[in-house]
Amino acid sequence: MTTIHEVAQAAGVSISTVSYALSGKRPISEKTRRRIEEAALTLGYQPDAGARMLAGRRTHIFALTEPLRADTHAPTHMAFVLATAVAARRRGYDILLLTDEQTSEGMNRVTASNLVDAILVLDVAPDDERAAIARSIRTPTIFIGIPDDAHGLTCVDLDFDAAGRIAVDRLADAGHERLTLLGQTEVAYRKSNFPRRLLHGVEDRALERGVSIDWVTTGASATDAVAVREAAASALDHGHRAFIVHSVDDVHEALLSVFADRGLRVGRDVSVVSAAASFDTSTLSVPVDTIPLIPQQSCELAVELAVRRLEDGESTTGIHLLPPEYRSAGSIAPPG
Amino acid sequence: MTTIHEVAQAAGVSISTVSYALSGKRPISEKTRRRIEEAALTLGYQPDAGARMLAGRRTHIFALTEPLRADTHAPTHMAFVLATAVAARRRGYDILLLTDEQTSEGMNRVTASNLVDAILVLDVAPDDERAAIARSIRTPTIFIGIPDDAHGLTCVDLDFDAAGRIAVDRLADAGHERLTLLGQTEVAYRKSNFPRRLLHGVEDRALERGVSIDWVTTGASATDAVAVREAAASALDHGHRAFIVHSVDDVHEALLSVFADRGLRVGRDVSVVSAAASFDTSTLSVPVDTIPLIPQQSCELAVELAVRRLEDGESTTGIHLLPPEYRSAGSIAPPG
DNA sequence: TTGAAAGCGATACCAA
DNA sequence: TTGGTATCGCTTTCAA
Repeated sequence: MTTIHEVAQAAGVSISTVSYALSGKRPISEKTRRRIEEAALTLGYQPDAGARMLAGRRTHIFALTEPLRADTHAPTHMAFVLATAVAARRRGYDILLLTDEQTSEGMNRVTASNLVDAILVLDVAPDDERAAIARSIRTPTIFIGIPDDAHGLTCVDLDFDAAGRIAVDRLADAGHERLTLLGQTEVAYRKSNFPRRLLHGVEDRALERGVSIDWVTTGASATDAVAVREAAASALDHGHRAFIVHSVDDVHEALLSVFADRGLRVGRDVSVVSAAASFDTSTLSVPVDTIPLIPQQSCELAVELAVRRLEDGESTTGIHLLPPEYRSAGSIAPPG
Repeated sequence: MTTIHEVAQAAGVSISTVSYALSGKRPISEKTRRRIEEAALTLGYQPDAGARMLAGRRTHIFALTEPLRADTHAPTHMAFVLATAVAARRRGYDILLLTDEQTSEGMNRVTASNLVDAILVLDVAPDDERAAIARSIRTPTIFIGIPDDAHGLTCVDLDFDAAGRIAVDRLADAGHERLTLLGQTEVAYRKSNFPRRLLHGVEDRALERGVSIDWVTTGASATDAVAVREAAASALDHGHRAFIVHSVDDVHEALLSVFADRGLRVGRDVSVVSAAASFDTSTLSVPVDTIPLIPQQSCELAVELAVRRLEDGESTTGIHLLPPEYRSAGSIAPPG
């Protein structure tokens, strides 16, 4: 185990010079810095994590709390975890997992023991109990998602409201007056925050534009594809030709299969926009206009905020919304 | 931030007595111990993580490496991560995530910086590069899964070989002489280790019992359900009435739907065994005999081994196979 | 059964 | 531009 002393000795300097050279926290002459870096490299020096935490009161670890509920969409969730880990690592931070019951107990524990520099909160519920904890602890906490009461918190998320409005705008611009929103599962509208924000944006703008909205909740499992098909069929029978989909890939495919069955061509006979899909929509069997939910963006911003707060002392309190982006794929047509 | 000094003062003892009382590493009189525990509790004392790492040489953190490939089945993967985190936490350890490129770089880094006490390896590939790294570092490493060359490693896994043999036995016992194995995706047989072990067990025992095996690989996505249906239909047309399924829930349902379409009753007209399913098979539309793959079991054993190695100095090298368990649900019938 | 004190290996302050 | 060193909070040996 290489220590800072060995590096100092190899480079012929003091340990404080090594520390400063490696952290860049004070100017070091170019040639001694190079000697030190070389010594550190050849010796495979990595500062001892414990010593660094103790002396520097910085752990270079972020906690990630994720309450893995049964209805959590695993692929989406994994994408967020992965994106967070990658973003954190790029800034020199590791991710410590806090699951389930640990959420509240764990947040307090890692704070009390100075195990982490900041806490990132995933899968935020409207009445999330972690909001209160975040306010009560000194550890900087960043929410990826927005609870109903975000007072005093730092939150990051896609602007689902705006995404909903944009989707309506595009379809209304094309001349559609009756839209169908294939939404998430019913439970998602209670336990999650973003579905209702998208719904709100959709309803809001629909009212402004004078178009009607049919809101249909969907199932998440493959067996529910039947229900989606029925809902779509019914909408078509009622003359609806414009669809906003805010759901998992299976629901998209179920909808597209109904079109195919009826010989309806997307972008010609029917119009579809996929809003805030977290999966790769380019793998859909038919190209569909998309307002993508990019986990990387939210997670990177969250990490960025945590780092700014820690390293620059900047206050980050407030809600940070990422503007949605519209990706056209030719799936919108006039009502015909 | 409560320190050990404050606890010592509150309890009227020295800090070393507090340390020993809380760690239990040396006998403390009942009454002083109680005083100390009470003081620690009321003060909300949690030992400083950094100081503990530095002074002891134990971090109480496990690293978890997971190379999240594109073909990873997210729900299964999440179950393993969750099970590991829960098992670790129960023993007083936290989980640090090591993803992707970090796998090799990360394993070396956490070892060099003494960030973790042990490393748990998930999603093991046949030619896993982490095997070589595990051999080269001093940090105890436990594989959940078995690479082709497991020499010198500690591995934990379900005995897929035995699971395959049991499945064949049950069906052969019922009198079936022609079996169809609906397996995993093709890529899984190359990139993963366990599918081929199950296949091996099935083929092996089939040979011994003198029954024939048809091995069919499946897709994982919903769109591949069609292929599964065709394979099943073809098998039925050839007079096969016995199926072993080693795949995700969608494939199970696709198979069951073919039976339903033909009016074939599971456990009467056709026989089905689900082998090493990682999802909850009780949610299937029809009860099916199961040889479950229980992530909790593997993960708990892995954590248990790591702890034994760390705390008792016990050597754990070798392959630790969990015996499969057969759960009957009446889905096997004679060939009729 | 308990206490005193020597580290553990960094960081960062105070000097030079 | 660099060096010496107090310090972080705990674990553990050595004494009592």
